[in-house]
Amino acid sequence: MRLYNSYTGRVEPFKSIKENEVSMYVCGPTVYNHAHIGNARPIVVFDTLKNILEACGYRVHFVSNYTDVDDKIIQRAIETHQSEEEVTSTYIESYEHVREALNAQKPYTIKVTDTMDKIIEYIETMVKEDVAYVNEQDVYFSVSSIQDYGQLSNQKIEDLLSGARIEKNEKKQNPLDFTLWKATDQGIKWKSSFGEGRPGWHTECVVMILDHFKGKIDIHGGGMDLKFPHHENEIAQCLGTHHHHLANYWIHNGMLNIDGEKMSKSLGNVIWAKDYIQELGGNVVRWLLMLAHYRAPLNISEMTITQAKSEVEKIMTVLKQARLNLLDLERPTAELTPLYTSFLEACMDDMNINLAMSIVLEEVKQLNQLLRQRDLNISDVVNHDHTLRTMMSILGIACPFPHLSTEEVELVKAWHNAKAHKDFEKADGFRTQLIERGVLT
RNA sequence: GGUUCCUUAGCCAAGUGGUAAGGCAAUAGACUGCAACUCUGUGAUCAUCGGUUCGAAUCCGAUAGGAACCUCCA
Repeated sequence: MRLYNSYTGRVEPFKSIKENEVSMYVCGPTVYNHAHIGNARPIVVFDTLKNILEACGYRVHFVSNYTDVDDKIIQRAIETHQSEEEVTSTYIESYEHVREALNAQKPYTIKVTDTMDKIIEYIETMVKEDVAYVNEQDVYFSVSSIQDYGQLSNQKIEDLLSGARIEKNEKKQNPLDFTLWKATDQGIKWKSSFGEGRPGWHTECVVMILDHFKGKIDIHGGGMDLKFPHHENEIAQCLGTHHHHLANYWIHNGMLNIDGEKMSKSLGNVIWAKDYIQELGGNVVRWLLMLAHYRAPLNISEMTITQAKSEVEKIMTVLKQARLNLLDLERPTAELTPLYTSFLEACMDDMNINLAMSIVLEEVKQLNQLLRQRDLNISDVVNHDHTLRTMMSILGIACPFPHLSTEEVELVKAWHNAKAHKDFEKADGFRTQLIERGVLT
């Protein structure tokens, strides 16, 4: 497996800390609203990465979080006259519906509210270690206390300082210092030795990772926009307390555009993931999200939606056709075809999913050609069918081997039979029934 | 202003020094009782200019255009 590491800026061979095991953490959503289609991209990217690693024989420990403490959540709670907990539970549920619809396996998830004791404890440790300081009731991380702040985003401290838009905050010793704890008078708050307040959002991920994995992890993922400052600050905190970079591989997915434009409320082009899923189905949405390399920007347009629909439909069709030829085999044993090797190699090359998809389509073509032959080689069909299904399971496209009832099997046979005897009226009747049952398209 | 990245046919894209995969859309055929499905054929010299090289989409430089981050954001 080779992966692009944002930290070094290079594609590197992947080597896990523990043999045959991978620890992976991905920054989860701030649950103040439904997931938009852009939020769905990391779900797909990192679920696919997990599938690929598993196909390579690794056991993957995948952890993610819900940020359920945030100003936007408090804002939302006030606006809708709900408690913060009511707001977050609604959107956590909504997010999980999206994840499920996209055929992504749920990672082990952690909520900030359930980790508060450890977060407070960790902030106290940072103060003790002198990498953070208290000013009145707020706590800040001191960027100058560690060496080489800005390594991940490759920013020099001077350049960051000269950036025009750094806001002035009198309480900070250095404008780049970031908030670890802030006293609040509004919304949900917790007690700590610094006073009542709530944590800044850069600390939670570090605490969850160190607490769950007890040390450095293999892969830390998230959106490109989290690279700075969020991930940079995670690294800074971990350097300050544990003297390592928290993760060996930093993986970032690219952003998403709609018709060439960035999604934003002001442009009015925000698309909720759930709406796309309802309209197109989870499989098509997932395929659509894989149409561009995970690090590249992905543009969604009418054309790309059409492409995704056509390709997914083509795959589903051939699998149904194959199924009709495997009537008497409920659970056929099968071997993978040589294309599988190419497929997996593409996946392992920094997730070259687009190349992998083209191999899928080649497999589809081969299976189609096979199915058109007069003398069907059943074991070939079984093997190609199995290979295609295996590829799809790695890509996270759901296509279960459909179970046909005895009745349905008889119907198919009757349909074939009627056609063979050129009794087309009867055959059409059977066909209609089979279409109604979803056996045929 | 700083950092990073991108530019391959109408669209999505593979390709990392040896004369451009695949798919979508379009179009022409074949198959078929009909329909659907499927299969086959048809298109680009790789933003522009210059350099390195026997040879470049692939390396270097410049130009043009575009994007992301530096601020909450996947």
